[in-house]
Amino acid sequence: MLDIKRIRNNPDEAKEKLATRAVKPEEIDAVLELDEKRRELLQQTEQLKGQRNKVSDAISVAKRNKEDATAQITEMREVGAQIKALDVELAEVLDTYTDKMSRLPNFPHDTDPVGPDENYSREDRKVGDIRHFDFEPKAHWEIGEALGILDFKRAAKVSGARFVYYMGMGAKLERAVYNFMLDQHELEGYEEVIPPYMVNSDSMYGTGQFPKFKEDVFQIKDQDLTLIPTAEVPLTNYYRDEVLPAAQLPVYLTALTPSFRSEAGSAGRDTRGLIRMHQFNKVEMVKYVKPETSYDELEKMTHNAENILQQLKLPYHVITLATGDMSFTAAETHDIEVWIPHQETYREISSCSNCEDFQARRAQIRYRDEDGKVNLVHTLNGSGLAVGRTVAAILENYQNEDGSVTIPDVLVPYMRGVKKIEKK
RNA sequence: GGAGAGUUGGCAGAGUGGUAAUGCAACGGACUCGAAAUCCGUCGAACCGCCUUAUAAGCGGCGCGCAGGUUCAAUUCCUGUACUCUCCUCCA
Repeated sequence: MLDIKRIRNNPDEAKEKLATRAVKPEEIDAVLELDEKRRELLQQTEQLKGQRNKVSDAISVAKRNKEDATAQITEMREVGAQIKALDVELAEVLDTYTDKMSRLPNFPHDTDPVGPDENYSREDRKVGDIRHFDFEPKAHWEIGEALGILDFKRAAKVSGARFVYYMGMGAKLERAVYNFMLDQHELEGYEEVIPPYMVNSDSMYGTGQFPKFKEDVFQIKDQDLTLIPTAEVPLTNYYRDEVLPAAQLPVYLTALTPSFRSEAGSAGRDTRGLIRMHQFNKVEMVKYVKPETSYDELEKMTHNAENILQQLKLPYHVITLATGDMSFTAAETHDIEVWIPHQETYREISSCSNCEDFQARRAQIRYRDEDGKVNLVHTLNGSGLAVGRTVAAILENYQNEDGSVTIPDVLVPYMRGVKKIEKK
């Protein structure tokens, strides 16, 4: 949620910034108009409530003195009716106002590249050497199925498209990857968490998935529970509606969880393999920080994600997303894309975002600074990393001509010494 | 799934139609070389509106889990609902 005072005091700035995120200026005008109406009604009803409070006191005194208060009571009956009518009107205005406000995306940071889509994103750095193959590299699903470690067919029978069974060494590899990631993040100061995998609507609202992105998630029938689309939701809502002592900041949390996504609207894209699933494992990093440090913290978090790829010796590049390509809550996002040989392209494996106070305002996550003043924290989240896509990248980048896959050195201890996955 | 109890400030905890007790903590001051103890004083944190260039102050609203209702007036009465706890039942 944006700060209405900032929009009110500087509507042109708001229109300009949000125009880069496909928000029409009329939408800002509509919000401002509703805000105006809201405050107008608020003043009217508050004035009447003040009057009612005063006269109610007088009635109370009169009753105590056994005097007649019929006149005032009659008068207040009328005032009460007016208040009720105004409050109904106010509630209606407030409803549309809040709904419109909660659908406006975050302001982009001034340094973000401006543009409507991914073609305008900025490549910040390229890291690692792309391997030259003496043979035609296979797609990871071919490799995985041939080795008997990925079973999409039976997953389709049991669950449907976009699900997978990891079998044997495949399951072991997945587990090695996320255990390695969690251990790394622990060394970097993150506290490991196992959160709930289902959350209520207040939480989904707090991190910005609701109300706008309801169709992207799986919900439990007849209950206010949603399967988390990312661990960002339970991790960031952990301190929802709380005021943290300044000394507690920054807070670093990390968690391995499955992520559940309906992938509505992505029919036909990445239909094969591990890239786009309804359920996938992801190690997530979340930070709660003081506003003045949040961009430094974003750089650190991005490096924490990069470190995993560097240790796995997987080539990648880091891009800063264009304003039009960023997710709803982000002010700045660094995507890390890993090299996928079969597709001869980089694919997203991590997304690290600074949401500034956008989520904190929705979720009311604040801290008490040294002067005793209460401020909104800044929240950050980033994948460190998407586990399934990491496995896909390992299978493809580490494949051998005979169909076997070499295990990256840092994972060998996590594989209990196994250095290569070969056909049984 | 069944029965019962509860939800009030940072914490503890009264209040059962008419200004939300009290204690602890916190903050300011006195005492002190300094601190502790003691004494005096302040204090419903946050939120919203008005005022203000802005902040503070000031004024007002709001505020007793949440949402409705009754009433001149609701922490208090009524309805619904969420959550917590206890017992029973079930269960990894």
